[in-house]
Amino acid sequence: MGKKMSPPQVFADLNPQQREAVEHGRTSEGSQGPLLVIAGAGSGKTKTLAARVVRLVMDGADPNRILLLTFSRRAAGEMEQRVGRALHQALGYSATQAPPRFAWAGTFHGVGARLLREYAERIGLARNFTILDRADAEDLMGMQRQALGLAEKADRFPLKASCLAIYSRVINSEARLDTVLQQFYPWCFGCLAELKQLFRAYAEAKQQQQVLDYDDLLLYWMHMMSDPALAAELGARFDHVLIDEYQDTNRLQAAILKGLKPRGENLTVVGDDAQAIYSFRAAEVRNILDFPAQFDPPARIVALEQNYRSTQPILEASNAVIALAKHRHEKRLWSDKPSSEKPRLIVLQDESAQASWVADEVLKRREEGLKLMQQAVLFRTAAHSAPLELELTRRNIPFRKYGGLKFLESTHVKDVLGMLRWAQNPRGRLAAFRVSQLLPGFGPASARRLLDAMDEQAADAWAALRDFKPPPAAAADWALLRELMLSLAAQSEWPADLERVIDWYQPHLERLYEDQAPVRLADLEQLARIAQAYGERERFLTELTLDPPNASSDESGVPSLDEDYLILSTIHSSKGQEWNAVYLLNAVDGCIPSDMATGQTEEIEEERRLLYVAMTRAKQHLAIVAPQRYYVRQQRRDGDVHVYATLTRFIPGKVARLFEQVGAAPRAPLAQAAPVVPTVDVGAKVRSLWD
DNA sequence: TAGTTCGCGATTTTT
DNA sequence: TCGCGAACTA
Repeated sequence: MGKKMSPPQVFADLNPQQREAVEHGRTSEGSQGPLLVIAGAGSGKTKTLAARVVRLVMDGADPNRILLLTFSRRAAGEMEQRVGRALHQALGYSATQAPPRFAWAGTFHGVGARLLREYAERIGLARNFTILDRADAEDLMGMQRQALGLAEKADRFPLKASCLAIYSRVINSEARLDTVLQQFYPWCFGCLAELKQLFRAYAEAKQQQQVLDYDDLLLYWMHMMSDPALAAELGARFDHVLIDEYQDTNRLQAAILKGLKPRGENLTVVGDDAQAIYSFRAAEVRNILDFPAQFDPPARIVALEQNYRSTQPILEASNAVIALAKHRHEKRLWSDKPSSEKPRLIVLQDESAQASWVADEVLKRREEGLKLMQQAVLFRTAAHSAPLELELTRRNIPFRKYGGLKFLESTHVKDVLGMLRWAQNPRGRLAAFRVSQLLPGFGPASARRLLDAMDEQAADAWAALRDFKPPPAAAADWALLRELMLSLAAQSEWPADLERVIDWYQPHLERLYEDQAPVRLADLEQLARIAQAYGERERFLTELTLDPPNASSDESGVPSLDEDYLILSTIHSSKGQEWNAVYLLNAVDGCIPSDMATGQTEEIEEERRLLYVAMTRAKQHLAIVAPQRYYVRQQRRDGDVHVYATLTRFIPGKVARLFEQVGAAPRAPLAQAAPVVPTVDVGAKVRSLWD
């Protein structure tokens, strides 16, 4: 280790508040009290957190005993990089030396999965448990729903997706089922008893099959902390605990934290209540608001209010938007970056005008020397970017989309992963149920028979495969599947396992999808490329579930790393990021706020914060676009195709004055609005043939 | 018991 | 439009 201590760059240009956060607890001997950093958008939060970590390490903390939790995988990666770089410099390492590794940096779910695997035996958990992603969890819920006969009830029972959403909220908010139903799903209240029964069956099924869903990763961890001995042991493993985006944690996560550091010693949480946008995942803003008072003496609070990201006019407009929020922590961000350029509010006729306007602007900025990667287009819902994607493809503008469709959820990818999951965990009925039915002639009844046979072989589930009598029609295909499966189960060779599965799957793919097969095969090849980055099968499966890639072959090609590309992102996925130029699509009522978020003021307030988050991503140029008409996808057959929209309610007149208003075109004349009335009813004529 | 077809209904954001 | 479930057919 180089001993030369160059003056650490990370500490050089901290403002007084940032410095306070970095230095907190330094003077006192031994442990330090809890610290809450309220960090406004763009206030140098990541930098401050990184500097604090560097400071801790330089004062002697062991990087392997620092727990660094962030909300998203993306944020985790960035944090690790920032800290690594800063530490590298601060410790005076040579260019060839790798920065110290932080073994315990990641998301709550990711770290939870690792801890659970490590402590599995001690909490009665199988060490080879597999993790269900949401789609898998829904399927498993669906199976129980079916098995209990809830599917064929006369008065309609909630769909599997709703069941899982309800279940998940109960778990994450540590609330009672009846409370959750009353508050969020009043129309399901009548099914209280059945839901309870269903959730019990679901929980039992998971345990029997040795699978955990996302919520279990937190739930088991929390329960692990309720054992005093284990809690003490775990707490002692980490000298320091730092948590980012604390406003988006839920009660379960707060409980875990409380178990790790009951007195808040060496605990730092960072967040901003104005950016709380995950209440649909049972996030509790109260976690951050009530944090200081949980401890005695209460946590120290440091507020970072200088914004280093945006120009003043952008910040003023953002402040005006959030100032209209119902309850909020008083806080006003300021910036010393003057600019004569106001953010722009662009009203256009429809979404296709919006798409071409944005494409034009993006190209114009690039002409001015702004790389595509320095520009981002944000939207509330993944589908909102569809017309723009079309336009970008047409003009050959490369882009990459974050949020929305996941290629892990496509059937063919799930089939292949199902094979691997089954090999990994023979008790996982879901994978086996899915995979076995790929064989022609092998339906649900045979699949169930197979699963039961495997269950009966308590000692070696695979033994059941050898004796199983498949339906005659499937005999030949069955033999192939059986041999492959037994071989995969007996020994894993990575990534060769995946290649073998794809080879086996290819004929099925061609049979099932015919002309679509090549596209889907390309996805599988992509999967194989991803697989190479992992050392072993188990890691691949776990991390893929926790950190799903967002690349899919139906984007306009996956851009290579050195290539320049435009960022398209949902507002949720844009969190913590910043770009020089930001364009926000569909800033109209019905999109923001989403018309899904009707009624309750709390939901509407969250949509307001969402707009705020979007606006504060911009450094120099911000354009908010509002098409007067937008296309409503997935509607009833005879419904209007378009909906007439008004500018989002979060930008009322007096806020709008902070924008430069462009193309405030008069409302489209009514004549254009009226649906075309058919002059000939061809349908009636055709039908009358049969009168 | 398997495979196919048809009609119906839902519809965001993410670990 | 898409996926699911129920009814139908072989």
